[in-house]
Amino acid sequence: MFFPDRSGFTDPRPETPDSRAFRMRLSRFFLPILRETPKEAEIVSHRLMLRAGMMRQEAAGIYAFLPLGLIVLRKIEQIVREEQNRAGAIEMLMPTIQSADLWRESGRYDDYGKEMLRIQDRHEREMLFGPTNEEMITEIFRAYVRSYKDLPLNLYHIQWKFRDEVRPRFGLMRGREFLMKDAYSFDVDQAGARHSYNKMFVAYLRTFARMGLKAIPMVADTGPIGGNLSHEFIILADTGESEVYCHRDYLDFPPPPDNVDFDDVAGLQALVDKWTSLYAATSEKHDAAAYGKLPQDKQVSARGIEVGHIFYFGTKYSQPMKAVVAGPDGKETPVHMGSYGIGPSRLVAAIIEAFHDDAGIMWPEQVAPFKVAILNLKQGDGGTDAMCERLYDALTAQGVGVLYNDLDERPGSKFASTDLIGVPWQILVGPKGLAEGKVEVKKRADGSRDLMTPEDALKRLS
RNA sequence: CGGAGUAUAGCGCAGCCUGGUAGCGCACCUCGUUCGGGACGAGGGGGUCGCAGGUUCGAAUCCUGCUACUCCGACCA
Repeated sequence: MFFPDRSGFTDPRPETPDSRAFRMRLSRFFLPILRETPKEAEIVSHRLMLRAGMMRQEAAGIYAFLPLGLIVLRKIEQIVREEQNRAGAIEMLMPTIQSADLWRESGRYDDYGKEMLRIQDRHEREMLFGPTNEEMITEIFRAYVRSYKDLPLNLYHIQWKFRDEVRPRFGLMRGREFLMKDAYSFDVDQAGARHSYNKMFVAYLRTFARMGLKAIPMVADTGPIGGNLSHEFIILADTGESEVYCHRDYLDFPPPPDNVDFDDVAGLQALVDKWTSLYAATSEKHDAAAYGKLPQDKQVSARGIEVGHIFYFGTKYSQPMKAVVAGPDGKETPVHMGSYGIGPSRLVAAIIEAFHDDAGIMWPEQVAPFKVAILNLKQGDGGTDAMCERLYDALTAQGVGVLYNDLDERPGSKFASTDLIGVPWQILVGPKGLAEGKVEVKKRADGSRDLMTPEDALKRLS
């Protein structure tokens, strides 16, 4: 067996210029905006995703991602990927369909219940659409890894999962098919596993912070995954699904810096200790007495959305599935494992829940499908057309993602649909402004607008 | 899985009670007038009325069965 030296392994794939400077003319895009709200959509993210032409429901809890939705999904995925890589996890890709036999080894084939979608192939072999991959990754691990020298190891993939929820609802927030990043760590002992757990803990703090979210780790139930060390990462949003309680200071904790040393065992532990030192709990785990002891002005009671979940579960799978390594003493012991999930598809909805107003979505720049939208307020006018084209090319050259609304529509409709899809910056190009040699730059987040020269606009949006 | 409800044009809905050749608004197409916060006029296209059976001279409408979807609850990385 040959394993490359992974020391100093950092992100091998920075964001490509392509994805940053992705540009599109609306007249050539596929963006089916709905003017009216589909009646089945109850929560705001579901409504806005349908209206903004991001997705379409194909069956209960199953959605097609339309082009705009896919761009956002990919951006989220890429942030997740970069931070997993930074923390030393290694990407792979496992299939969606798994064999039932694998799940019989761990005993979960019977335990998982009706949430698992069971299917038969043409030979009547029992298969299933994977709701998670502990068994499969354990099978892969045990097939190749024999020695403690090959540890620690953390493998992850970003793949579609299916859980046959009794009652799918809330659009992507609680769908049956969903995209999940799941990482699996392997260590020779509990201390090593704890460090692997801490790496993911810190990577998660960075991941959500990069998306503009305040994510707070909360002690969690381990559910059917099992184990005894587990945190949920909850983001705060007024329309969140569950009640959460926490110490206000969490909201001001800075995220771990770019250069955090993931191999510094004590340093990471200190970071994790800091982020778990204060009170934080979901309603299921809420301890009213402990919460009540916080100073009044430090008590935060809010709505939250779970966007990540990490577990340490020891030898729960390695034991029955015989994933063992030889230690320095030559004795074989089952490896200590953990698993770490983030739902990119759920995050699309969660981010909308956190960032929207009555007019539509307000994407944080890091995950916005485009950074800038150019609105030609008088399509067909020589002056505005030429200025829009110039800005379109210049922004692209600057590496800025841009959507050019070149439709022959009235200004009002362009304002409304651009606000709806939530592009962070809008450049309004109309005859009025051009008469003074100016364009207007509007910030979606606060609605502020500034009249400025095209040169200043390009500078502002670089 | 318990309870409630819905299904008629791409979206939102009316028509059903009281059976008689399927309608409205938005969207779409054409023409004209408009054009800095979802314009106006005229003309036009588009629907096996969820599916199957039954009653009837005749069913979107009445009856039976099925399916899909939504909401409340229980459940839930």
